[in-house]
Amino acid sequence: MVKRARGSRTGRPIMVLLDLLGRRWTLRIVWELREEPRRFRELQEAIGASPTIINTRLAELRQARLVRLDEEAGYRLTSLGEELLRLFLPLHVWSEKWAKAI
Amino acid sequence: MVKRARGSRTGRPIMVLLDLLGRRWTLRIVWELREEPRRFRELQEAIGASPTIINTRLAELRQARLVRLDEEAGYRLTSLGEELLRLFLPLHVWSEKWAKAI
DNA sequence: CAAGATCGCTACAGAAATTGTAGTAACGGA
DNA sequence: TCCGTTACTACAATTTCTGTAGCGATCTTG
Repeated sequence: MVKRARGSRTGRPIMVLLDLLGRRWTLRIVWELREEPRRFRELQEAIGASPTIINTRLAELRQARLVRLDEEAGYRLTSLGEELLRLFLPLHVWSEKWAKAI
Repeated sequence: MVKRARGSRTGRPIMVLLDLLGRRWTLRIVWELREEPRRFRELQEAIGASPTIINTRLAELRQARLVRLDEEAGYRLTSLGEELLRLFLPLHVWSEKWAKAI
């Protein structure tokens, strides 16, 4: 079982998930892994956050079984992670529409 | 146009959106507004965060035209906000599956 | 009219999270 | 041996968030 998330007092899965995804850089990391595996330093450079926090978030994502480290290729989404990503992919198209509206 | 988001250096809509949604409590606030409008203090109590940060996030969400204040009823999603929420609703079901897997 | 309740919201000090920079240990190849 | 690459850690400075208290406006109740 995953560690009780910091903002989630109920333990209900949706709350745990929203808490995990609502931490800074978490969504962004998942997004960066959408197409191909990335090395730690590639992620760091692409995202522009400190290695400390990248590593912390990767650890959380690994514990949540959404990301794993493939020593050959780098960090990559697990099958669970890919399922989650598929739910998020429509955001890409929608964000364009949203950007025009604001 | 929305203020350049803190973690988004590119300005690409998807990055701006991911940055906005990736701030602590933002996703959770949208989630709490999924069914009906909520008063400021209702939100605060339901979420369990400080009024300072609730207010900051609400201001960001209002600026992004995802949330608005209806003086009669409280904070509610705009039509854009409802579109965004519809993209997120499958998370609820998926989170149950995910919780079983970890 | 006065007192109380409720509304959104702000002030502020202490605590926690994040940054930015530097560096470590392990491994592989020249 | 030396160099490059890997993931990752240490740590002080900075930024963000919390927890509590309270403000000013508005509405209701006595």
